[in-house]
Amino acid sequence: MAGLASSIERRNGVSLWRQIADKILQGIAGGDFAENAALPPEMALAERYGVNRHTVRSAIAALVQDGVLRAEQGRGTFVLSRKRLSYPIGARTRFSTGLQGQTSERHIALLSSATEPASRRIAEALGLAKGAAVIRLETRGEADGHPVSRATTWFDAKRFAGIEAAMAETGSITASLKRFGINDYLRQSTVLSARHADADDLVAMELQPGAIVLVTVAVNVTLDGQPIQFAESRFPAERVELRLSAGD
Amino acid sequence: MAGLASSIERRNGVSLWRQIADKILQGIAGGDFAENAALPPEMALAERYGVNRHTVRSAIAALVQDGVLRAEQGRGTFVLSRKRLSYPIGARTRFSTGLQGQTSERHIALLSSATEPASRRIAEALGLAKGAAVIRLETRGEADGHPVSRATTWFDAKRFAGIEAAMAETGSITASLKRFGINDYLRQSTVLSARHADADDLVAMELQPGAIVLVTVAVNVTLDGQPIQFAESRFPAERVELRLSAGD
DNA sequence: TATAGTTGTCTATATCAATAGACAAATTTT
DNA sequence: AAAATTTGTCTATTGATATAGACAACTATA
Repeated sequence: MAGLASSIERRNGVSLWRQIADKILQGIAGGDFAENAALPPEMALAERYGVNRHTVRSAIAALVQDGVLRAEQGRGTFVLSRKRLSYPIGARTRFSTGLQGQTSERHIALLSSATEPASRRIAEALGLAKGAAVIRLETRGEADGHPVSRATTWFDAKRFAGIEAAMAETGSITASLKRFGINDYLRQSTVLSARHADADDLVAMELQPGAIVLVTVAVNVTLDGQPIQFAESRFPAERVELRLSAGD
Repeated sequence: MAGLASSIERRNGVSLWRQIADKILQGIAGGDFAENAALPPEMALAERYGVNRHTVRSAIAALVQDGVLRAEQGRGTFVLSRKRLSYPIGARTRFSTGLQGQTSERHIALLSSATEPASRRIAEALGLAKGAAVIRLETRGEADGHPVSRATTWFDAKRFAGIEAAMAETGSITASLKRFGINDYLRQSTVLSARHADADDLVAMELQPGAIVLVTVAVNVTLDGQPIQFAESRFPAERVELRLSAGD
């Protein structure tokens, strides 16, 4: 699709080798190369992008370092295919249910938790007074042992006292909320954006520096419209795409 | 929110000045700086990010060039605030309807059109045979004279012969489809991803090199489920966020 | 008016990024 | 076995990136 013959920009603060590495990743995710297929030779890539062979080699070296490619002297450079997860989002989306069939194992790991006063934004979203105590959870979503998301979520500390323990134990938001008498909930709103991953997310999701993350900011509510959870989730764009179902 | 004290990565192919420029943009979009507010002095920013003052100056120079900031010798550097558009997407979203109240003028400009054989992906999405003729439209969405999106859309050439003329004339997909007897349609599926903007999109949307775009790939269908349109849209992440309504 | 704070400009230096060319090492093809 | 193809390594050169320090120009404040 887009980016067939799309070229490379110079002098923009992003090095050529990184741009080319991004293009190769994009190609892999977009299905330009089959599983275990050989990349075009370095000279061919250099010609295609109008750069020196050594620049292409820098890009490939970075991807080899990240475990995306494997280079073999005399034979070629091969794709270690990691296809992108397609993550459904909608009113009833849960972390684990949507990924059925795509992965064999998934859960949410609790990285840290804290109780803090609510900022104005969070207080408004949760229907609390500004400065009211809220519990903040820092979590990482994992599928088949690979990190696929990083989230920061806030709950009313009074109503959900001890939810961090439930999360650590069950590895599931849905299961944790059940302990507080909430058997079903809906996504009231979701706002989507994208940016470069910050240093913390790079570490938590084992990303290459400069990686792009999709960001969702969502409010979950009970069936009668009571807000219970405010969450900002980050998904690495190279590993995950978000899918909106029609009538969800 | 995220990225309060988040630091800067070195030797990753993205120059420090661009990373800092991105952070400042993020801060503006995230509301860290009020309208027309002064940025912290260069020395303060240099300390915060652990870089030399000249590096901060490079970042600021790029943003001044892009019209995001205004620097005044002896006084400070000021934000020329451009708040982000919130773009709703859902089953019934139309380009113009969703932005009501946020902008005064919006339309879609037709940049170019072509008739070509359908790739496998597009043929499948539109329910055509591979290689069947399809019309490709390259369009740009504009709000208040500013480009806010760039899209590539495909239609069955047989059924929608001449739709490029209708688009050029009406500046609206919805109005154009009306001429072919389609008064209503739904978004069957939407897939979201993010990447760096390619060279063409940089020019078309007047973006700074290295900008991030949100990408949606959607199939629109008639009310009885017949696919009529396949579209890939790109939104600059610095100007646009995507909003999912609950029951849409 | 004097002082402090801020942006603008200049010189200098070290490292990274990119280009260029040559050849070695390994593999596949002829 | 020989030739062609492809990745790996080396040297060298140029321009962009980043750091460092000094001082000028301008603004606001004491």
